[in-house]
Amino acid sequence: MSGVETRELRYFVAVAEELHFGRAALRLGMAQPPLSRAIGQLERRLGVALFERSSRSVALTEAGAVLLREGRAALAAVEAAERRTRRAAEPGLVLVTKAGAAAELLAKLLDAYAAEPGAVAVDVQLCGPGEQERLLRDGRADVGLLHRPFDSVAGLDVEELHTEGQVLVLPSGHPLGTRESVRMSEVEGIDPPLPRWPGADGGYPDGPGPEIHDTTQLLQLVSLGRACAIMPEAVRDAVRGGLTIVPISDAPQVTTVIAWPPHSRSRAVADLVRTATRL
Amino acid sequence: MSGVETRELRYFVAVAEELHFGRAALRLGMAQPPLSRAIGQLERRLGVALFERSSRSVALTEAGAVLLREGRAALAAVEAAERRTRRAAEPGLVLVTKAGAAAELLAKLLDAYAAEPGAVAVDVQLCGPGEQERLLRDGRADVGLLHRPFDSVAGLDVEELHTEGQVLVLPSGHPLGTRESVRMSEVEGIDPPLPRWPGADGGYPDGPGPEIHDTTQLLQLVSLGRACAIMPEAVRDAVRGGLTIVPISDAPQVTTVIAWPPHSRSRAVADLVRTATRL
DNA sequence: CGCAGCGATACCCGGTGGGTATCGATCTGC
DNA sequence: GCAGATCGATACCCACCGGGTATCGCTGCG
Repeated sequence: MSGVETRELRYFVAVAEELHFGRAALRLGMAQPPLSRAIGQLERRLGVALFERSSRSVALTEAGAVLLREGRAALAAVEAAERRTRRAAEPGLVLVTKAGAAAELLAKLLDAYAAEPGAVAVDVQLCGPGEQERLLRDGRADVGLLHRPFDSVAGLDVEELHTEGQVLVLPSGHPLGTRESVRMSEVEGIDPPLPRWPGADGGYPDGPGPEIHDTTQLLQLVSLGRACAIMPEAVRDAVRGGLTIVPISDAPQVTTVIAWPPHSRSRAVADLVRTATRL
Repeated sequence: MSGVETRELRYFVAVAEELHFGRAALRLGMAQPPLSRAIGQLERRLGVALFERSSRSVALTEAGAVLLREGRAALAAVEAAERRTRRAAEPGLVLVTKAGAAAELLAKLLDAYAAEPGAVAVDVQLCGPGEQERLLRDGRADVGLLHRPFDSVAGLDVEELHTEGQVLVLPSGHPLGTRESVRMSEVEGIDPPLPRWPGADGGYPDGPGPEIHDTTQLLQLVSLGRACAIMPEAVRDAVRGGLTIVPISDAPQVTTVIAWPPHSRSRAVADLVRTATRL
């Protein structure tokens, strides 16, 4: 049996990403020769060629591509283990939610949980969409409020909290603002346009509409007449002035869920989840 | 900014499982002092106490329990990466399925895939229920035929192939054998009893009924009059003599799916999956 | 109270991870 | 077409650290 070390994986990932031993070594804060040697050892140990070197260029073999994918996942798992262990030692929970979303629910939850016997401090972390899942998976957060179907909950344990319809948020004076309700087909290509949210990779899709990363920013753009928005009904509470809200009759229902990493029901997380489901 | 090594995780898991430095060292094939030191280093690096040592006994702290769970997962991920990389280099696929199940479908699939251009060798591995998922997750298999809802497909990508009802398989001459169909409520507590399948941990639940680990074994026990069985309709084809089959009107539908580790659609796996969905 | 069990400490050694110097091959520009 | 630049591999060296042995210190037990 062999036993690949995480150091080797880190080296390999660096080279595979840079496709250049010199730059990879720089990034790793080491010299190039030991890096070459380490990769060579890894290849010998696995009995597999990971790179095709032509003394002018470096390319991944098929096996190398597999190890890049799998190795990143393995490193993430190791780092998650590390972080979760560190944080298990210090009291307190980290809860993540999208900035500006579910504010009402969150406030009620925190109040109710704080009143529970044995409640610990809850550190609320706001972040952009898509980021929560990452924080939960890599051990930086213990529990999160997500919104299906926008956030993927694959690989997380969840408990449903609340389901609601969606509304169209318009600048005041917009022609659709007088309508009782609208349909999704009427919203396509609306002017001003819908915003673009960042994808899982942090990049933005192409298209019209401003690039957005949180809800308050979006509402501000709407009130400036630069965007429209499709949002859960609960935004009614967050809306100040200068905005018009119209229900969308056929938008998919959005469900707020509380999610946590699988098999990690610590006492505190379990309490918080129970509190949430009883709200 | 630290970097836990897999070696350290292996050491930690050994000690956490044995709760005894001496035995753990023995299991790891090393002496006790360097093991003690390694654990100490790990604790210092994490800044967290993992064990409560009282010079007479060793116990996990809460953080230690977290690291045991997470560390096992991380080690599994590293080993999976290793195996998948090794196997990516050699051609051929490993397909797992429950022994004795889906024989018909499997034969058709293998034939059809072999006729595809660019088909590679497929190594079929039969194993007990629950084991397939493990083989898929830890990188020993590329693709599997599973049966929902019996097999958990969490964390795997799947494509549905076939859905069917379930039937009751009885020894010939059994009183229920003359019925057109039966209901689940009639099957509870049936005599001879239903068998017990091993759980995810390899252990068997309590209760009456023989302990079983594959389908052919089960059918044999039924024909000997020692058990009854609830199985997908497709067993009709596998049945020889001495058995009676009665449809169960209200049993949950069972779906045969083809499953593979997420993000691992190599050319060969993709071809096989496509072939399967076109059957 | 003395002994046995067990983890921690002290100390030593060899392997190996990392560094520098250099080679050899290939691409580039004059 | 040759000189220089670029880049990975090789050769060699050193220091650190992972692992070993000897021993200590604590503790529960007969």
